[in-house]
Formats: sequence, C-alpha cells, structure tokens
Amino acid sequence: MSRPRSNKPTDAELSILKVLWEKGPSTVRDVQEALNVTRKTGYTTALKLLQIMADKGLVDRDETSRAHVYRPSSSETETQQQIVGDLLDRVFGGSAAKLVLHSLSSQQATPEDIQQIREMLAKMEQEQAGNV
Amino acid sequence: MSRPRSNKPTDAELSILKVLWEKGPSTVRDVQEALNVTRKTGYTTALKLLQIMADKGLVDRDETSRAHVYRPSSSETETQQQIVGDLLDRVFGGSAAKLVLHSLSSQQATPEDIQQIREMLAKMEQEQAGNV
DNA sequence: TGTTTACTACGAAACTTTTCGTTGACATTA
DNA sequence: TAATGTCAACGAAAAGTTTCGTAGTAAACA
Repeated sequence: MSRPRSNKPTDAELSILKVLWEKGPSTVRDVQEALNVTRKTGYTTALKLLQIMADKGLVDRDETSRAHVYRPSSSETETQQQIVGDLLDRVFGGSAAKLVLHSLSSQQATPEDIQQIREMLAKMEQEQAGNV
Repeated sequence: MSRPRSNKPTDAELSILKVLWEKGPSTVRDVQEALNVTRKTGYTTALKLLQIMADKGLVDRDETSRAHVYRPSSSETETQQQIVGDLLDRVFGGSAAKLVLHSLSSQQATPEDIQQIREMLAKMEQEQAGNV
C-alpha cells in the first residue's frame, strides 16, 4: 500500500538543486537564505531537506568543517536529462518531437533560441550520417 | 505546515489521463483494466483516483448512466502545454532552447523528427516577423 | 571559565498521495 | 421476489513530503 520509492527529486528538492547549481557547493545557511528569497523557508526546513537528499544520494556532503558543505551528486545537465527523459515517457509517449513542439510554443522562443536549435539540429544530422 | 494545493496532476493521475486521452471517455472499469496492464491496479483504486480528479476538476463526469463516464476536462495538448511550462520554470529557468536541447539528446531524434522541428521553427519565424 | 551563538541531529506534526475494504444502491435474472 | 453482480461513495491505512520545535554539541568570545 505504498508508492514505489523513486529517486526523482520532489518539487522542494528541485528548488534546492537549483540553488546548488547556481551558487555551487553551499552550507545549509547559504541554501536557506537563497530559498528564503523566493519562498519563506526556515533554517531547519532547509537542513532537513538537505539531510534527506543526502540520504537519497541526491547531494554529497562534506563534513570537514563544522558547517557541512553540500553539493549536487549529479551535474545539472545529467539531472535535467533524467527529468526530461522521465517526462518524455510519462507524458509524451516517447516522442521527442512532440515535447519540442510544446516547449517552443509554450514560451515564445527568441530568434537566438531558434538559431541555437538550428545549429543543434545540424550537428545531430551530421552525427547520424557518420554513425551509419 | 503544508504544501500549497496545486492542480498539477500527480504521477498516478497522469497515467489515468494518458488512458483517457488514448481511449476517449471511459468508465472506471475501462480505466482500471487499462491501468492493470502496465501496473497491477485495483478497481477501487482507479475509482478513488477518478473521484479525486473529478473534485480537482482534472476530469469531467457524465453520471447519466449507472456506470459513470469520465473524460479529461482539458485537452491532451493543453495539459501537456501546462506541464511543459511548469517544467520550464522549475528546471530550466525558462529557457526553452535548453529544454529542447535536452529533449533531443535524451532520445535519438529520427530524421523525420528533425524535419518536423525545422518546419516548426520556420513557421515560428514567420509568425514573429508578422507580429512586429 | 562560563555564556552566547551557530550548527547538526532527531522526532514529530500537518498534509498529500496511493491503495484498498466495506457498505449501500441499483439492475439483471433465476 | 430473492440471489447475484456491478457500481459509486465513504473512510481509513500506509507511505511520502514538507515543515518546524527541541536538544545536544562544538566554536567563539567576554
């Protein structure tokens, strides 16, 4: 009578990861202050979340100094990759094109975005041609 | 001491929406049987979820016949749009290009996908040119 | 040395999600 | 009409998420 324990970060955990990605390895206090800007968050709340995330393996902890220093155990890119892959399966039936379509239309892409995506597509085509 | 009640579908709710999108308006029994294929799911479990989703407004219920018929209250496209928009904010800092990048690399896009995306980009550029 | 301060650990409260057992209503049929 | 089966409603159990209060410990400082 339970849910399977997934290692996908929850919403609160994700907001902590965002802080760590942006600010680099941080103490609980650092994280708490950053969270507090967007959403009132107590110190022990941030601490508890970081402890749970350490248990799950979402973050690594450096206990050398008294104020432990936390850092993400996976890179921003890896984690985002995993989240997108999960979304692809769960919502879009594995169709990357469909997800891309929605990404673009849900938010106006700037001309720079469009250019960047074009380049990416070209690179992918080249790689595919080389792989066959 | 609680989370803000969001109307974003949970994982279990999402799997039900997928069934409804695919099969169209369905009874509890229909949904339960579809869920049961991928993941053992009892009848009352499916029922309860559908009732909660009806409360939340995620699905509409037709009570005319004895076996109530449920249908999604929003289209597949709208819901996917909303989920992607949420993800964009929460994970990618609003950068659609970044999300697209990950979508593509997390799963090999087929040449057809690439073509489709190219067309979409072209159309977006046209629209932007017209809008200014 | 004793007090204050900052930190982690622990535990629990409030709430959500997911699951299922039980009940009562209604219809079909023997 | 009585038995059987299907259905929605209700309630509650189990696990997960999020929040915070309290306690203990170590460092800094008067």
